Amino acid sequence: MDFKFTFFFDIMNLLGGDTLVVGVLVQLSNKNIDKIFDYTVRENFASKIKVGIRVEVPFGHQTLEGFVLEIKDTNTSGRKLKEIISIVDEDIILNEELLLLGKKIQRMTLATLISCYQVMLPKALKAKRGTIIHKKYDTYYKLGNISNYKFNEKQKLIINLFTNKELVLRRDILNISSSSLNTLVKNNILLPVKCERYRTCYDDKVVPKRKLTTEQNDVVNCFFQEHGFNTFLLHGVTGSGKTEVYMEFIEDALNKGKTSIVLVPEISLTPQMVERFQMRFGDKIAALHSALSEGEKYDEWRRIARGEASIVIGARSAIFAPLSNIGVIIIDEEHSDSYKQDDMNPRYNAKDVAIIRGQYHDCPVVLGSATPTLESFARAQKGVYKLLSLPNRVNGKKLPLVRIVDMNDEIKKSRGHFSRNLLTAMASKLNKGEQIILLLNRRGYSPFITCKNCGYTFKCPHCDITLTYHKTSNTLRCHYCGYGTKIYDICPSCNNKSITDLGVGTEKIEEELKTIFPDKKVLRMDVDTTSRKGMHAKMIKAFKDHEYDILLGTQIVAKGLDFSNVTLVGVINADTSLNIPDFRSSENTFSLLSQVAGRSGRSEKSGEVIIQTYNPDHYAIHFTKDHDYISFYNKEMQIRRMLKYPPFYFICYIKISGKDLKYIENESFKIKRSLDRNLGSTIILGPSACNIFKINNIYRYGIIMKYKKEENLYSVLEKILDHYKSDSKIRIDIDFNPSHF
DNA sequence: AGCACGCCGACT
DNA sequence: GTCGGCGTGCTC
Repeated sequence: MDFKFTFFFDIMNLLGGDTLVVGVLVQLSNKNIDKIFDYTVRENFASKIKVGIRVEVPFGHQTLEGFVLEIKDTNTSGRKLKEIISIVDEDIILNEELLLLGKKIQRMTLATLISCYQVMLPKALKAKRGTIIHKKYDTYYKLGNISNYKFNEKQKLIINLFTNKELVLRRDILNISSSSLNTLVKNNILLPVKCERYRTCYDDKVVPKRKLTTEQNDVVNCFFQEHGFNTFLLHGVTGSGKTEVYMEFIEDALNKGKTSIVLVPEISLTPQMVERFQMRFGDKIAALHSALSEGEKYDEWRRIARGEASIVIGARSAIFAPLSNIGVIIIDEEHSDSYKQDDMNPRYNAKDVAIIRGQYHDCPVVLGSATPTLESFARAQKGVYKLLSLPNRVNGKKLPLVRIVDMNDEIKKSRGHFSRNLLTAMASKLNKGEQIILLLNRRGYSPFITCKNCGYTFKCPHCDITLTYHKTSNTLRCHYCGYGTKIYDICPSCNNKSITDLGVGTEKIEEELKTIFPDKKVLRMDVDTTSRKGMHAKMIKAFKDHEYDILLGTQIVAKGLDFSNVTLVGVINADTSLNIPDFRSSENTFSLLSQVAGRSGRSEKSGEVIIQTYNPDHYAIHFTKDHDYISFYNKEMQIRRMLKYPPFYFICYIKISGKDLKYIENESFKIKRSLDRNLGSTIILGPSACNIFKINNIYRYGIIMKYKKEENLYSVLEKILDHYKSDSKIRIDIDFNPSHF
């Protein structure tokens, strides 16, 4: 009978009757199958079929999930089609805008189309092998009739969690056993509520908005003179009140019944900013927090899609928030390289996506920073972006006084890592009960072990990079693959017993501080101490509450934190980021120093900054002294022009990798020759072994291309990708405008 | 990504 | 004669 059944539909199919046919893109990121496959639809599904929904389809020997991208009423392919198995969820996942956006990102990045759609969605919607996620409805509980009931102690505890009558709480928050829960439910003390997510209970008190300064007002007025899509660059020094200006833009959007997106570099590092938004806009906010589980992110995503949140704040991927009717898109700290996804396909930049969405919604896009990228500032100079400036701090506060200490002289006179200047300043601030932030700049630089006699350094046998010394476990570790080894005290190269640790880690500085200021409390903050969830926020709060006197950390301390009692910022080694082999190292150094300097003197007390360096005359360090972005910009632009770097040239990086060294080497040269033949005006560098040549036994070569205008570029690169798409021995990744190599 | 098909080497 | 190695090619 089964046979009869299928036979009937085959006839229908061949007759080309009014069977519905859909084009499906399956959730499998592979260049070979990154195209639309057609399927027929059973009559009883037909009414539910919409473009953008998820369906389950037979594919080869497996069952896959995919997105409906096309609907047609006849089978024009001339081949027999398979039938859709089921409809995964009835709601549209990819709306018209997101469908269009995915295609544009595909064209920009040359990644697979399916990966472009997957990157826009919460991971919960990405099909895992063979498993299909069902929607999970949590049960929440609401307070019922509590009069005339005698509670025991445990029950009282639970009842007390319900601070108001409307509050609904999820079971895991109640933290009770199922039997005691059942008792309460049976007696109608707690009423189960089936809802997809509980609403966070914010304080009802509305925070009065701060009065804008004249400068802020000018910027706001200038912004409101323009209508429709525009890209603005808000260049505002640290402490100039950019957030307040953002909130004006958002409020205007809200008043017009429109929605907003705010992007921050890393949401867990900006709890203060999220708090301020929540206080002003309450539960209109959806914070796509990195602390949320995948399930919770999915809940928030659906809440946004249903139109229940009108302001979305989050990191890079929040740019894809399924909002409709967007009124403004804000990208805070636009210089941050976190907006570029560079570890995975599609290698997109959230700033580009913001501009595409801004055009679609005909709304403004605002890029804000104290130290804009050269690319953005150059565009503002050319008038492509509209420049808005906040050159002064709010309430007439001065930017901190910056002193630069030449460590070339100092190192002979002082022991340890602190100059006399910095030590004196620290002692004076600590005596007054003020707090200090110390930045240990160790970008691309970690504590490592070396032989004093022959200079031997320990490298990872799999990755060819210097192993990092971990004092706590007394081991050497590879930061790329995780390889670890016990520490030796005899040099394997010269057999001498002269192994020492070089390079400074926060741990070492912390020890030094303990001997210099034994009665002061030091809070160490780096990747090791903040990796545990929620640790970072706790540490910030503890420092804010003055449980510590000195905050010592890496890059992490430079991020937009606002501590009113901090009056001194010390940079222990400004140079390390200058020495990394990257054409943006000056820009990154200037930006980092400016950002961290901006942490000082943010309230009544005036601030001070001391920067220790071996290159006091380097312009990236020199210009931080007067907070002189423009001079830095002009100087750096000269260099970029000379060396043909962005913003004068675009860069495209091709990474070629594989296990067979000889093979990828040969193919790399073939690719280079093919590029040379087909691209006239492009400068092609390489192929050369990547900085980290070998990771996990996979060898990597890189080709760098610099171009101004190259019409054929995309088609030539597509041909190369196409040529190798079925070659499992080689992997080719293309990164347009890479943030680093 | 899976999985079948297919064409060559060492074994019950 | 057969089991099984993994290169190649296809999936509506």
